[in-house]
Amino acid sequence: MGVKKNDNTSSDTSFFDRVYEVAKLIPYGRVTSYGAIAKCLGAARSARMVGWAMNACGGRDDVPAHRVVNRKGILTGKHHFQGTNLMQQLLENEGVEVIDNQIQHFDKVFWDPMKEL
DNA sequence: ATTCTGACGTGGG
DNA sequence: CCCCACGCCAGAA
Repeated sequence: MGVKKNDNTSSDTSFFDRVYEVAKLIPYGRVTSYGAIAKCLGAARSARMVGWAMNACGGRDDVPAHRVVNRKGILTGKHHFQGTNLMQQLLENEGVEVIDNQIQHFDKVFWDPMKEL
């Protein structure tokens, strides 16, 4: 008995994987903020880690990181994408207006993972 | 073990 | 809205 197969730091999945799960739930044409995801995970104070998790997602097509912005609705992470304006292009492609890295009608396209779930 | 960083958030002025 | 400063936590060297 007491056979520990894994140490499981805190949960089955790592913090990163959890962020990906929520990010994948973001509907088309919607955006959310890092803090919103962090809160949904129960780590409201780890909003930064959410962004970091996205950084590790480099290469994962399942994680629409382009739909995640900061609380101001600014594409803070666009610099981490390939092109210079790839993130903006992706958002506009979904019907989200983006001007100068700032999402227009941010309150309308905002999607709260906690509220919707 | 320590140190630094980082795609954030919040509060005060 | 802007600017400044602090907190926050997980991962990499």
